[in-house]
Amino acid sequence: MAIVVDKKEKRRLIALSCKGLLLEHGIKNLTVSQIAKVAGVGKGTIYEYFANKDEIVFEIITLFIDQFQEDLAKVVANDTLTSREKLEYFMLLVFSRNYNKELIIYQEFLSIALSGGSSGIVEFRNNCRDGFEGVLYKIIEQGIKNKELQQNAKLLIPMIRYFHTGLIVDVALGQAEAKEEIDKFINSIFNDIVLQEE
Amino acid sequence: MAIVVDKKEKRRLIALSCKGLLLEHGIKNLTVSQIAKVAGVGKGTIYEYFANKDEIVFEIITLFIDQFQEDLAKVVANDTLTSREKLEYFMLLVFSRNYNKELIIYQEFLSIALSGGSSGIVEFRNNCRDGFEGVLYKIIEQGIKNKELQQNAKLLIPMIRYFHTGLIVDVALGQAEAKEEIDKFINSIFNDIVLQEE
DNA sequence: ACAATATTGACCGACGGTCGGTCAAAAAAG
DNA sequence: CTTTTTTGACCGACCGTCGGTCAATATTGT
Repeated sequence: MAIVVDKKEKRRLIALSCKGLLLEHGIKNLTVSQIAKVAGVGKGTIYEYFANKDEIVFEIITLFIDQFQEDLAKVVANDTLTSREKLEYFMLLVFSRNYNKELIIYQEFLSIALSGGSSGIVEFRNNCRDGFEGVLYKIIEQGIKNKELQQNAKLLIPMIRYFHTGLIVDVALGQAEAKEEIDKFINSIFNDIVLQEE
Repeated sequence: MAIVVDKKEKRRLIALSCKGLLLEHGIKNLTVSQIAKVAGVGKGTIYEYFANKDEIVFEIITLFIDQFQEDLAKVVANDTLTSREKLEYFMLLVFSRNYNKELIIYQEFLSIALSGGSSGIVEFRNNCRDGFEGVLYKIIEQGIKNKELQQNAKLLIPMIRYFHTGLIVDVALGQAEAKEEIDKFINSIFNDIVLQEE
Protein backbone atom coordinates (compact mmCIF):
# COMPACT_ATOMS: atom_id res chain seq x y z
CA MET A 1 0.00 0.00 0.00
CA ALA A 2 1.12 3.54 -0.67
CA ILE A 3 1.28 6.48 1.68
CA VAL A 4 -1.84 7.30 3.61
CA VAL A 5 -2.04 10.86 4.87
CA ASP A 6 -4.01 12.02 7.86
CA LYS A 7 -6.85 13.71 6.03
CA LYS A 8 -8.09 15.62 9.03
CA GLU A 9 -4.67 16.98 9.80
CA LYS A 10 -4.08 17.96 6.21
CA ARG A 11 -7.37 19.81 6.17
CA ARG A 12 -6.19 21.73 9.17
CA LEU A 13 -2.86 22.50 7.55
CA ILE A 14 -4.42 23.78 4.35
CA ALA A 15 -6.84 25.88 6.37
CA LEU A 16 -4.06 27.26 8.55
CA SER A 17 -1.94 28.26 5.59
CA CYS A 18 -4.60 30.48 4.12
CA LYS A 19 -6.00 32.03 7.29
CA GLY A 20 -4.46 35.35 6.32
CA LEU A 21 -5.82 35.13 2.82
CA LEU A 22 -9.38 34.91 4.12
CA LEU A 23 -8.89 37.82 6.50
CA GLU A 24 -7.42 39.90 3.72
CA HIS A 25 -9.85 39.19 0.91
CA GLY A 26 -13.07 38.04 2.50
CA ILE A 27 -14.96 35.04 1.25
CA LYS A 28 -16.26 36.54 -1.94
CA ASN A 29 -12.84 37.48 -3.27
CA LEU A 30 -11.11 34.36 -2.08
CA THR A 31 -10.57 31.94 -4.95
CA VAL A 32 -9.80 28.26 -4.73
CA SER A 33 -6.82 28.75 -7.03
CA GLN A 34 -5.37 31.28 -4.59
CA ILE A 35 -5.89 28.91 -1.71
CA ALA A 36 -4.15 26.12 -3.60
CA LYS A 37 -1.20 28.35 -4.44
CA VAL A 38 -0.74 29.60 -0.88
CA ALA A 39 -1.18 26.10 0.54
CA GLY A 40 1.45 24.90 -1.88
CA VAL A 41 -0.70 22.23 -3.50
CA GLY A 42 -2.52 21.80 -6.77
CA LYS A 43 -6.09 22.90 -7.09
CA GLY A 44 -7.22 19.33 -7.63
CA THR A 45 -5.65 18.35 -4.33
CA ILE A 46 -7.82 20.83 -2.52
CA TYR A 47 -10.81 18.87 -3.62
CA GLU A 48 -9.33 15.69 -2.18
CA TYR A 49 -9.81 17.22 1.24
CA PHE A 50 -12.80 19.50 0.83
CA ALA A 51 -16.08 18.90 -0.94
CA ASN A 52 -16.39 22.52 -1.99
CA LYS A 53 -15.16 26.01 -1.37
CA ASP A 54 -17.51 26.65 1.53
CA GLU A 55 -16.03 23.73 3.41
CA ILE A 56 -12.59 25.27 3.17
CA VAL A 57 -13.77 28.55 4.54
CA PHE A 58 -15.64 26.71 7.23
CA GLU A 59 -12.48 24.90 8.31
CA ILE A 60 -10.61 28.19 8.61
CA ILE A 61 -13.39 29.70 10.66
CA THR A 62 -13.29 26.77 13.03
CA LEU A 63 -9.74 27.73 13.90
CA PHE A 64 -10.84 31.19 14.95
CA ILE A 65 -13.84 30.11 16.94
CA ASP A 66 -11.86 27.57 18.91
CA GLN A 67 -9.39 30.27 19.88
CA PHE A 68 -12.20 32.62 20.77
CA GLN A 69 -13.93 30.19 23.06
CA GLU A 70 -10.68 29.51 24.84
CA ASP A 71 -10.37 33.22 25.55
CA LEU A 72 -13.90 33.34 26.88
CA ALA A 73 -13.27 30.43 29.19
CA LYS A 74 -10.41 32.33 30.80
CA VAL A 75 -12.66 35.24 31.68
CA VAL A 76 -15.29 33.04 33.23
CA ALA A 77 -12.65 31.47 35.40
CA ASN A 78 -11.54 34.85 36.71
CA ASP A 79 -13.05 35.17 40.17
CA THR A 80 -12.27 38.83 40.73
CA LEU A 81 -15.02 39.92 38.36
CA THR A 82 -18.69 40.32 39.11
CA SER A 83 -21.06 38.36 36.91
CA ARG A 84 -22.24 41.61 35.44
CA GLU A 85 -18.71 42.47 34.39
CA LYS A 86 -18.28 39.00 32.98
CA LEU A 87 -21.46 39.25 31.00
CA GLU A 88 -20.41 42.56 29.58
CA TYR A 89 -17.01 41.18 28.70
CA PHE A 90 -18.59 38.12 27.16
CA MET A 91 -20.83 40.17 24.91
CA LEU A 92 -18.25 42.77 24.00
CA LEU A 93 -15.31 40.51 23.32
CA VAL A 94 -16.11 39.75 19.74
CA PHE A 95 -16.44 43.46 19.02
CA SER A 96 -13.16 44.42 20.61
CA ARG A 97 -10.25 45.77 18.59
CA ASN A 98 -8.16 42.64 18.90
CA TYR A 99 -11.02 40.56 17.61
CA ASN A 100 -11.79 42.91 14.80
CA LYS A 101 -10.77 40.46 12.11
CA GLU A 102 -12.39 37.54 13.83
CA LEU A 103 -15.65 39.43 13.92
CA ILE A 104 -15.53 39.71 10.17
CA ILE A 105 -14.80 36.02 9.95
CA TYR A 106 -17.75 35.21 12.15
CA GLN A 107 -19.99 37.37 10.04
CA GLU A 108 -18.77 35.55 6.95
CA PHE A 109 -19.53 32.29 8.69
CA LEU A 110 -23.05 33.40 9.45
CA SER A 111 -23.31 34.37 5.83
CA ILE A 112 -22.51 30.85 4.66
CA ALA A 113 -24.76 29.31 7.27
CA LEU A 114 -27.67 31.51 6.21
CA SER A 115 -27.41 30.63 2.56
CA GLY A 116 -28.41 27.03 3.09
CA GLY A 117 -25.55 25.50 4.96
CA SER A 118 -24.50 21.88 4.67
CA SER A 119 -25.15 19.47 7.50
CA GLY A 120 -21.57 19.90 8.66
CA ILE A 121 -22.12 23.59 9.17
CA VAL A 122 -25.27 23.02 11.15
CA GLU A 123 -23.50 20.56 13.40
CA PHE A 124 -20.69 22.98 13.95
CA ARG A 125 -23.06 25.78 14.79
CA ASN A 126 -24.76 23.54 17.30
CA ASN A 127 -21.45 23.10 19.05
CA CYS A 128 -20.88 26.83 18.91
CA ARG A 129 -24.23 27.50 20.48
CA ASP A 130 -23.69 24.94 23.20
CA GLY A 131 -20.27 26.41 23.90
CA PHE A 132 -21.58 29.94 24.20
CA GLU A 133 -24.58 28.94 26.24
CA GLY A 134 -22.33 26.95 28.51
CA VAL A 135 -20.24 30.01 29.22
CA LEU A 136 -23.33 32.11 29.75
CA TYR A 137 -24.73 29.52 32.09
CA LYS A 138 -21.66 29.63 34.25
CA ILE A 139 -21.67 33.40 34.37
CA ILE A 140 -25.28 33.57 35.38
CA GLU A 141 -25.04 30.73 37.85
CA GLN A 142 -22.26 32.58 39.59
CA GLY A 143 -24.38 35.71 39.62
CA ILE A 144 -27.20 33.84 41.28
CA LYS A 145 -24.87 32.39 43.87
CA ASN A 146 -23.51 35.88 44.55
CA LYS A 147 -27.05 37.22 44.88
CA GLU A 148 -26.47 39.55 41.99
CA LEU A 149 -29.19 37.82 40.04
CA GLN A 150 -32.52 36.18 40.64
CA GLN A 151 -33.08 32.49 40.02
CA ASN A 152 -35.12 33.11 36.87
CA ALA A 153 -32.15 34.78 35.21
CA LYS A 154 -31.25 31.44 33.68
CA LEU A 155 -34.31 31.66 31.48
CA LEU A 156 -32.72 34.58 29.72
CA ILE A 157 -29.81 32.64 28.31
CA PRO A 158 -31.26 31.94 24.87
CA MET A 159 -32.53 35.49 24.66
CA ILE A 160 -29.09 36.86 25.34
CA ARG A 161 -27.72 34.75 22.53
CA TYR A 162 -30.37 35.93 20.10
CA PHE A 163 -29.73 39.52 21.04
CA HIS A 164 -26.02 39.03 20.57
CA THR A 165 -26.42 37.39 17.18
CA GLY A 166 -28.76 40.11 16.01
CA LEU A 167 -26.31 42.73 17.15
CA ILE A 168 -23.51 41.08 15.21
CA VAL A 169 -25.64 41.22 12.10
CA ASP A 170 -26.49 44.89 12.54
CA VAL A 171 -22.93 45.82 13.33
CA ALA A 172 -21.90 44.14 10.09
CA LEU A 173 -24.15 46.62 8.34
CA GLY A 174 -22.76 49.56 10.25
CA GLN A 175 -26.09 50.16 11.88
CA ALA A 176 -25.23 49.62 15.49
CA GLU A 177 -22.67 50.76 18.01
CA ALA A 178 -21.93 47.55 19.83
CA LYS A 179 -20.77 48.90 23.19
CA GLU A 180 -23.65 51.28 23.53
CA GLU A 181 -26.27 48.67 22.68
CA ILE A 182 -24.72 46.09 24.95
CA ASP A 183 -24.61 48.53 27.85
CA LYS A 184 -28.25 49.38 27.38
CA PHE A 185 -29.10 45.72 27.19
CA ILE A 186 -27.20 44.76 30.31
CA ASN A 187 -28.75 47.65 32.15
CA SER A 188 -32.17 46.40 31.23
CA ILE A 189 -31.35 42.94 32.43
CA PHE A 190 -29.76 43.93 35.69
CA ASN A 191 -31.91 46.88 36.63
CA ASP A 192 -35.31 45.77 35.46
CA ILE A 193 -35.40 42.04 35.28
CA VAL A 194 -33.18 40.03 37.41
CA LEU A 195 -31.48 42.27 39.88
CA GLN A 196 -31.87 40.76 43.29
CA GLU A 197 -34.39 42.74 45.24
CA GLU A 198 -33.00 43.80 48.53
CA MET B 1 -34.61 63.54 -28.13
CA ALA B 2 -35.84 60.00 -28.07
CA ILE B 3 -38.08 58.40 -25.54
CA VAL B 4 -36.96 58.52 -21.97
CA VAL B 5 -38.31 55.68 -19.92
CA ASP B 6 -39.11 55.95 -16.27
CA LYS B 7 -36.15 54.03 -14.91
CA LYS B 8 -37.60 53.58 -11.48
CA GLU B 9 -40.82 52.17 -12.81
CA LYS B 10 -39.03 49.83 -15.19
CA ARG B 11 -36.92 48.54 -12.35
CA ARG B 12 -40.07 47.73 -10.48
CA LEU B 13 -41.58 45.99 -13.48
CA ILE B 14 -38.53 43.82 -14.06
CA ALA B 15 -38.42 42.94 -10.39
CA LEU B 16 -42.13 42.15 -10.33
CA SER B 17 -41.92 39.84 -13.30
CA CYS B 18 -39.39 37.56 -11.66
CA LYS B 19 -40.73 37.53 -8.12
CA GLY B 20 -41.79 33.93 -8.56
CA LEU B 21 -38.45 32.97 -10.00
CA LEU B 22 -36.66 34.11 -6.87
CA LEU B 23 -39.06 32.31 -4.57
CA GLU B 24 -38.67 29.14 -6.59
CA HIS B 25 -34.92 29.02 -7.03
CA GLY B 26 -33.50 31.08 -4.22
CA ILE B 27 -30.88 33.75 -4.74
CA LYS B 28 -27.94 31.47 -5.38
CA ASN B 29 -29.58 29.60 -8.24
CA LEU B 30 -31.15 32.65 -9.82
CA THR B 31 -29.27 33.73 -12.94
CA VAL B 32 -29.36 37.05 -14.72
CA SER B 33 -30.11 35.32 -18.02
CA GLN B 34 -33.18 33.73 -16.47
CA ILE B 35 -34.30 37.07 -15.13
CA ALA B 36 -33.88 38.68 -18.53
CA LYS B 37 -35.84 35.94 -20.26
CA VAL B 38 -38.72 36.05 -17.81
CA ALA B 39 -38.79 39.83 -17.86
CA GLY B 40 -38.91 39.69 -21.65
CA VAL B 41 -35.82 41.83 -22.25
CA GLY B 42 -32.24 41.25 -23.29
CA LYS B 43 -29.65 40.61 -20.67
CA GLY B 44 -27.87 43.85 -21.53
CA THR B 45 -31.06 45.77 -20.83
CA ILE B 46 -31.07 44.45 -17.30
CA TYR B 47 -27.81 46.26 -16.74
CA GLU B 48 -29.32 49.53 -17.92
CA TYR B 49 -31.51 49.44 -14.85
CA PHE B 50 -29.40 47.60 -12.31
CA ALA B 51 -25.74 47.95 -11.50
CA ASN B 52 -25.36 44.27 -10.67
CA LYS B 53 -27.24 41.12 -9.81
CA ASP B 54 -27.47 41.95 -6.14
CA GLU B 55 -29.36 45.11 -6.95
CA ILE B 56 -31.95 43.11 -8.84
CA VAL B 57 -32.39 40.80 -5.91
CA PHE B 58 -32.78 43.74 -3.53
CA GLU B 59 -35.42 45.26 -5.72
CA ILE B 60 -37.41 42.04 -5.59
CA ILE B 61 -36.91 41.73 -1.88
CA THR B 62 -38.08 45.29 -1.49
CA LEU B 63 -41.37 44.23 -3.01
CA PHE B 64 -41.71 41.53 -0.39
CA ILE B 65 -40.79 43.76 2.46
CA ASP B 66 -43.18 46.45 1.33
CA GLN B 67 -45.96 43.90 1.22
CA PHE B 68 -44.89 42.59 4.57
CA GLN B 69 -44.85 45.99 6.18
CA GLU B 70 -48.29 46.69 4.75
CA ASP B 71 -49.55 43.54 6.45
CA LEU B 72 -47.97 44.67 9.67
CA ALA B 73 -49.50 48.11 9.41
CA LYS B 74 -52.96 46.57 9.23
CA VAL B 75 -52.41 44.76 12.49
CA VAL B 76 -51.17 47.86 14.21
CA ALA B 77 -54.26 49.70 13.08
CA ASN B 78 -56.53 47.02 14.52
CA ASP B 79 -57.85 48.47 17.75
CA THR B 80 -59.37 45.28 19.08
CA LEU B 81 -55.97 43.81 19.89
CA THR B 82 -53.90 44.48 22.97
CA SER B 83 -50.39 45.74 22.38
CA ARG B 84 -49.11 42.47 23.69
CA GLU B 85 -51.04 40.59 21.04
CA LYS B 86 -49.81 43.01 18.45
CA LEU B 87 -46.23 42.53 19.49
CA GLU B 88 -46.58 38.79 19.31
CA TYR B 89 -48.15 39.01 15.90
CA PHE B 90 -45.42 41.37 14.75
CA MET B 91 -42.67 39.03 15.80
CA LEU B 92 -44.33 35.84 14.58
CA LEU B 93 -45.55 37.04 11.21
CA VAL B 94 -42.35 36.38 9.31
CA PHE B 95 -42.28 32.84 10.63
CA SER B 96 -45.85 32.06 9.67
CA ARG B 97 -46.70 29.49 7.00
CA ASN B 98 -47.76 32.03 4.42
CA TYR B 99 -44.45 33.84 4.75
CA ASN B 100 -42.42 30.67 4.61
CA LYS B 101 -40.76 31.39 1.27
CA GLU B 102 -40.25 35.03 2.08
CA LEU B 103 -38.43 34.05 5.24
CA ILE B 104 -35.97 32.00 3.24
CA ILE B 105 -35.40 34.90 0.89
CA TYR B 106 -34.84 37.25 3.79
CA GLN B 107 -32.31 34.88 5.25
CA GLU B 108 -30.51 34.78 1.92
CA PHE B 109 -30.59 38.53 1.87
CA LEU B 110 -28.96 38.66 5.27
CA SER B 111 -26.40 36.23 3.93
CA ILE B 112 -25.42 38.59 1.13
CA ALA B 113 -25.44 41.57 3.43
CA LEU B 114 -23.13 39.82 5.88
CA SER B 115 -20.55 38.94 3.29
CA GLY B 116 -19.51 42.49 2.59
CA GLY B 117 -22.52 44.36 1.37
CA SER B 118 -22.46 47.25 -1.09
CA SER B 119 -23.63 50.69 -0.08
CA GLY B 120 -26.94 49.87 -1.71
CA ILE B 121 -27.48 47.06 0.74
CA VAL B 122 -26.77 49.25 3.70
CA GLU B 123 -29.20 51.87 2.52
CA PHE B 124 -31.86 49.27 1.93
CA ARG B 125 -31.34 47.74 5.32
CA ASN B 126 -31.58 51.16 6.91
CA ASN B 127 -35.00 51.59 5.42
CA CYS B 128 -35.96 48.17 6.65
CA ARG B 129 -34.85 48.97 10.14
CA ASP B 130 -36.66 52.29 10.17
CA GLY B 131 -39.81 50.63 8.91
CA PHE B 132 -39.78 47.93 11.53
CA GLU B 133 -38.87 50.25 14.33
CA GLY B 134 -41.67 52.56 13.25
CA VAL B 135 -44.21 49.77 13.60
CA LEU B 136 -42.75 48.72 16.92
CA TYR B 137 -42.88 52.29 18.13
CA LYS B 138 -46.56 52.52 17.37
CA ILE B 139 -47.32 49.23 19.09
CA ILE B 140 -45.48 50.22 22.19
CA GLU B 141 -46.83 53.72 22.26
CA GLN B 142 -50.32 52.32 22.20
CA GLY B 143 -49.37 49.97 25.01
CA ILE B 144 -48.19 52.88 27.08
CA LYS B 145 -51.33 54.82 26.37
CA ASN B 146 -53.41 51.81 27.40
CA LYS B 147 -51.34 51.47 30.55
CA GLU B 148 -50.24 48.02 29.49
CA LEU B 149 -46.65 49.20 29.42
CA GLN B 150 -44.43 51.53 31.33
CA GLN B 151 -42.92 54.62 29.77
CA ASN B 152 -39.46 53.10 29.56
CA ALA B 153 -40.73 50.36 27.26
CA LYS B 154 -39.70 52.49 24.32
CA LEU B 155 -36.09 51.90 25.22
CA LEU B 156 -36.54 48.26 24.35
CA ILE B 157 -37.29 48.83 20.70
CA PRO B 158 -33.77 48.24 19.38
CA MET B 159 -33.38 45.25 21.66
CA ILE B 160 -36.54 43.69 20.30
CA ARG B 161 -35.18 44.09 16.79
CA TYR B 162 -31.86 42.49 17.68
CA PHE B 163 -33.61 39.61 19.31
CA HIS B 164 -35.80 39.14 16.29
CA THR B 165 -32.89 39.22 13.86
CA GLY B 166 -30.95 36.74 15.96
CA LEU B 167 -33.94 34.45 16.03
CA ILE B 168 -34.23 34.59 12.26
CA VAL B 169 -30.61 33.50 12.00
CA ASP B 170 -31.02 30.59 14.40
CA VAL B 171 -34.23 29.45 12.79
CA ALA B 172 -32.36 29.34 9.49
CA LEU B 173 -30.09 26.80 11.12
CA GLY B 174 -32.96 24.78 12.51
CA GLN B 175 -31.86 25.58 16.02
CA ALA B 176 -34.85 27.45 17.28
CA GLU B 177 -38.58 27.04 17.45
CA ALA B 178 -39.76 30.54 16.67
CA LYS B 179 -43.12 30.57 18.43
CA GLU B 180 -41.76 29.12 21.62
CA GLU B 181 -38.85 31.54 21.80
CA ILE B 182 -41.02 34.51 21.01
CA ASP B 183 -43.53 33.57 23.67
CA LYS B 184 -40.81 33.29 26.25
CA PHE B 185 -39.40 36.61 25.15
CA ILE B 186 -42.70 38.44 25.31
CA ASN B 187 -43.37 36.94 28.70
CA SER B 188 -40.10 38.31 29.94
CA ILE B 189 -40.88 41.72 28.60
CA PHE B 190 -44.40 41.94 29.88
CA ASN B 191 -44.04 40.15 33.17
CA ASP B 192 -40.64 41.29 34.29
CA ILE B 193 -39.75 44.51 32.63
CA VAL B 194 -42.37 46.82 31.47
CA LEU B 195 -45.67 45.61 32.76
CA GLN B 196 -47.45 48.48 34.38
CA GLU B 197 -47.32 48.08 38.10
CA GLU B 198 -50.74 48.27 39.57
C1' DA C 1 -33.26 62.69 -42.31
C1' DC C 2 -31.04 63.01 -38.17
C1' DA C 3 -29.70 62.73 -33.50
C1' DA C 4 -30.43 60.81 -29.20
C1' DT C 5 -31.56 57.05 -26.65
C1' DA C 6 -32.93 52.20 -25.80
C1' DT C 7 -32.18 47.43 -26.68
C1' DT C 8 -29.82 43.46 -27.68
C1' DG C 9 -27.24 39.01 -27.47
C1' DA C 10 -22.72 37.53 -28.80
C1' DC C 11 -18.82 37.71 -26.35
C1' DC C 12 -15.44 37.83 -22.44
C1' DG C 13 -12.90 36.62 -18.36
C1' DA C 14 -13.16 34.53 -13.97
C1' DC C 15 -14.57 31.12 -11.21
C1' DG C 16 -15.74 26.56 -8.98
C1' DG C 17 -15.27 22.11 -9.82
C1' DT C 18 -13.65 17.56 -12.59
C1' DC C 19 -10.83 14.04 -14.49
C1' DG C 20 -7.39 11.30 -16.72
C1' DG C 21 -2.89 10.77 -15.95
C1' DT C 22 1.69 10.88 -13.22
C1' DC C 23 4.69 9.42 -9.71
C1' DA C 24 6.87 7.94 -5.52
C1' DA C 25 6.43 4.97 -1.76
C1' DA C 26 5.15 0.63 -0.03
C1' DA C 27 4.17 -4.25 -0.57
C1' DA C 28 4.79 -8.49 -2.85
C1' DA C 29 7.31 -11.56 -5.57
C1' DG C 30 11.45 -13.53 -7.13
C1' DC D 1 18.31 -7.63 -1.92
C1' DT D 2 16.36 -6.56 -6.35
C1' DT D 3 12.45 -6.30 -9.31
C1' DT D 4 7.68 -5.84 -10.10
C1' DT D 5 3.17 -4.46 -8.86
C1' DT D 6 -0.08 -1.84 -6.48
C1' DT D 7 -1.76 2.06 -4.33
C1' DG D 8 -3.54 6.62 -3.61
C1' DA D 9 -1.79 11.37 -3.21
C1' DC D 10 -1.14 14.82 -6.34
C1' DC D 11 -1.71 17.67 -10.27
C1' DG D 12 -3.25 21.29 -13.66
C1' DA D 13 -5.46 21.46 -18.19
C1' DC D 14 -9.99 21.56 -19.10
C1' DC D 15 -15.17 22.31 -18.71
C1' DG D 16 -19.57 24.49 -17.94
C1' DT D 17 -21.63 28.43 -15.89
C1' DC D 18 -22.32 32.88 -14.78
C1' DG D 19 -22.00 37.93 -14.11
C1' DG D 20 -21.01 41.60 -16.69
C1' DT D 21 -19.60 44.40 -21.29
C1' DC D 22 -20.02 46.48 -25.68
C1' DA D 23 -20.45 47.31 -30.58
C1' DA D 24 -24.16 47.00 -33.52
C1' DT D 25 -28.96 47.74 -34.28
C1' DA D 26 -33.64 49.39 -33.49
C1' DT D 27 -36.72 52.88 -32.02
C1' DT D 28 -38.34 57.29 -31.17
C1' DG D 29 -39.00 62.51 -31.24
C1' DT D 30 -38.04 66.63 -33.84
